[in-house]
Amino acid sequence: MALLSIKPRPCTDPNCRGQHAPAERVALAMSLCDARGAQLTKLRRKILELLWESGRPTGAYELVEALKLRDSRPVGPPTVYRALEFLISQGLVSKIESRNAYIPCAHPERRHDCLFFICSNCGAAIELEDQRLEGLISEDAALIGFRATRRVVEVEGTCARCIAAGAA
Amino acid sequence: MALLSIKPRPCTDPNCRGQHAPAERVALAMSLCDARGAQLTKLRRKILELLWESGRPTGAYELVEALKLRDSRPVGPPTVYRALEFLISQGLVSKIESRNAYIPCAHPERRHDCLFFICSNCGAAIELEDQRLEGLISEDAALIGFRATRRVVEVEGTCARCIAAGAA
DNA sequence: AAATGCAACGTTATAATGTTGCATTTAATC
DNA sequence: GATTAAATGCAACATTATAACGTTGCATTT
Repeated sequence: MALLSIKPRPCTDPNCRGQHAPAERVALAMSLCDARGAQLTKLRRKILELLWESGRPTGAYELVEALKLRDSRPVGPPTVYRALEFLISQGLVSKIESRNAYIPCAHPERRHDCLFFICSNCGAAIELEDQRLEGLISEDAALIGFRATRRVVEVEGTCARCIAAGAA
Repeated sequence: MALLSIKPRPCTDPNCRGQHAPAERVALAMSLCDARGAQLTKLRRKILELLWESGRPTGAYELVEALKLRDSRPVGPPTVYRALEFLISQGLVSKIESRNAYIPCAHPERRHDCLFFICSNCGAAIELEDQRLEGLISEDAALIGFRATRRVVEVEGTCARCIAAGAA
């Protein structure tokens, strides 16, 4: 496929802020799924592309609308939710629980739970990775004998850009 | 009021797991609101009581149902949501974002964001406080110039009791 | 090629969660 | 008691998510 001709480059920078070109990210997703024997179908890929292009956490129904505009063939909510479920299961997308919205994951090649900073002003979300945070949570879990399977860490506030632009 | 005759005792144990009697917690809530000039009305108090009695994160519509059974007068969703909004604003209740459910806060007398461990098996949530975690998040926020206003930390998994009971 | 199996996708309806706007009641203040 | 702000009641609505059932397309077997 054409998109596979773009060389996927796993990013190894733990301080990376996820500034990668959408096309590059989609290509990486394809190569990852290929390696795993998972099917990143046309629809799933399109949804992943839309998420990358959106640049902020996007609701499932926004995706339904976006697909209507983009394609002749409209899709229903269940279809979008199923695609999201797949993308999440592959670590390609995360759900922002505090917003009921979905965001592509900058580093699907690494197995990790992300830390999200979500701007109340502009709606943008910044993804970060912090091993120490995961360690601390594991420690607290151990303290109460809890076996953790998923970590949700979401911080709401104002992003640097909006602070600079004078947004309270 | 009768409930105020129960002496509220702010708990100062940072490792406390929140094992306090519901009545004691409600009494503390009343004294806190009183001191702040906030009105913990009958309805709001009843909802707080229901949350304490429930023992696990409880949905808004479950509260609507519970109030129907408990009282002659049924209340609608907006009423419950508004009461929850008040309780949250006073730090008496937290929303568990990953469940769309609400849980009373064990230590409303301290200003802090909580860390929740939610059991996928039994639905119980354990509230913890970890200053170090808040510190790390602040540090990461500073790194990207983000001004945080709210922290959501929710860990899904299996609680000690369910592990002991043989639940996978 | 016909039959079979299976994963993904489509369609309709509905459940679950949350909000708006306005009328009414309650309760704090004068 | 009159005034006024806050809280509550209520109907309709908006948003998010899933259930239930059916279809399509492709791979494998017969």
